[in-house]
Amino acid sequence: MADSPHNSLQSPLSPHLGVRPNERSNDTRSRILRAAGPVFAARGYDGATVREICSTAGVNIASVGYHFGDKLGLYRQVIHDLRMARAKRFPAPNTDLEKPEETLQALVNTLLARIVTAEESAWETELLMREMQNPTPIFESIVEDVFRPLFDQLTETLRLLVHSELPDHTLQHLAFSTVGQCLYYRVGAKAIQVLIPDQQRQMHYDIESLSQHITAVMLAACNNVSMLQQRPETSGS
Amino acid sequence: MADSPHNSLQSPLSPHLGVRPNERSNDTRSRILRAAGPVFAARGYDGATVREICSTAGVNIASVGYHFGDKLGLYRQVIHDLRMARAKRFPAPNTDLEKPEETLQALVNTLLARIVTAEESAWETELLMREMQNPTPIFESIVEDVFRPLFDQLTETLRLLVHSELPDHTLQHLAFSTVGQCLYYRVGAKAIQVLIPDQQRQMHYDIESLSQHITAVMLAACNNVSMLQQRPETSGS
DNA sequence: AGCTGTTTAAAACAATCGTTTAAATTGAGG
DNA sequence: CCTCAATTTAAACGATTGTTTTAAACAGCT
Repeated sequence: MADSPHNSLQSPLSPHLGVRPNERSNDTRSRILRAAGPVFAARGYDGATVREICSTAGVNIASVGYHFGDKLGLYRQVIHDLRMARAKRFPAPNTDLEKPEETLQALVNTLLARIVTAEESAWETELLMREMQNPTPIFESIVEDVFRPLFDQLTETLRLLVHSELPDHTLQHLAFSTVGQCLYYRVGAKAIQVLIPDQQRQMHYDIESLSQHITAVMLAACNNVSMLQQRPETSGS
Repeated sequence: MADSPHNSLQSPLSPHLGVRPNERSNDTRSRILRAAGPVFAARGYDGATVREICSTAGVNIASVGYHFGDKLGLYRQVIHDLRMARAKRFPAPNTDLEKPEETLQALVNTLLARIVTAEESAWETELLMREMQNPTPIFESIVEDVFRPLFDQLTETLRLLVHSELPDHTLQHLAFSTVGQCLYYRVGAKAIQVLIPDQQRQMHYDIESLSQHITAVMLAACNNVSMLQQRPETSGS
């Protein structure tokens, strides 16, 4: 009997083989992984079919069972590889600058670049978005590894920007305001496509313009901290 | 032969029957409609099964084919009823006030109330969110009827708030910033649940606090319009 | 070559989907 | 009671899903 080789999560970089790691390997396993990402992103985990993945990969249907155990095993590996690739492609900007304004600008830029990129790797963001709405068992670890670091960095940067002391939850609200504005250009993309005419959209909705706008909004909010303080309910008592 | 009675979209209010319209009718058609909404919201259009809908409704599987033609016909009717119900429950605040600050506050409040409500009708928002990520053929009409009016009202309110003249696209960006901040507390809700401890979340993440914060951010941005102007690229030419 | 463990191929599996069919039931009018 | 149309029922249909099975092809070794 041939044991299946799907022990655990495995890096796609075969460290000691002759083929250069950056070169796209062409064995069955790699071809499945390359095909699975976009299909999972386009159809969702449930909607994606093993048959379509294997068809676009040009391999047999039984291969996914052999290499990854089952559909969920393949999905786990796709997410695993995705996180590795993202960490290398979008390194978090360092925060040790003395100019928090520039750190904020860089963070917003990174966030938007990750989110609204129309590159070949657009399926990665689509997949993460689907995880947020339809969490699979992997969701929590994704949040801790991907979202938490950026969220913490954002909160600390904002703490430097407001010159007075603010309670933690207000800084968190500010961080969510920043993330929310960025994320909307992905979440609401299909709605924006209906609301804003094509021509206008192509002129003013590039990453550069959007990140500049969002940064300006947040800087304005930070400079007016007085408005952010909860006004105590002025009830008659 | 018994012709199927699924001519076109039909209002759930039977205008001339003895039963009071507000009273929940108990015929097969109504029971299917009441059961379908939450199921569609929880599983998505594709994920929802006619069998589960009919099972929770306590009716036969063939009933949906008889009363609505097919699954999509049922979905259309669910969306139709949803829009009617929302229009009555969340009337858009009137904008003829002379105090645009209060209009903005009211708009944000309405938006957040629609979005993060945990009421019995939470499935309605869930369904609209799913339409934004996985649009069905009905999506465009939803945007025009539901999103466009609120978006226009928001843009005009912001135009009154910035005291100088700004180009249209900047006002649109401001409107999207507002909507984006609100929407994030739904889109990112599952992520927030992981990022923020339960206790802190229950204290500072009610509709009141959030809408006050978002309104403050946007007012600060409007009062600092100078930062919103695109700084022309200071290239040498 | 010949053997052995690994990988792929094609087909079949049971389960579940949306939809359809044909008979049973209901209820009102004659 | 009979008739007839509207509605509900139970069963089945064909299609598609994830997964498994069985045999064939391949690669590495002595």
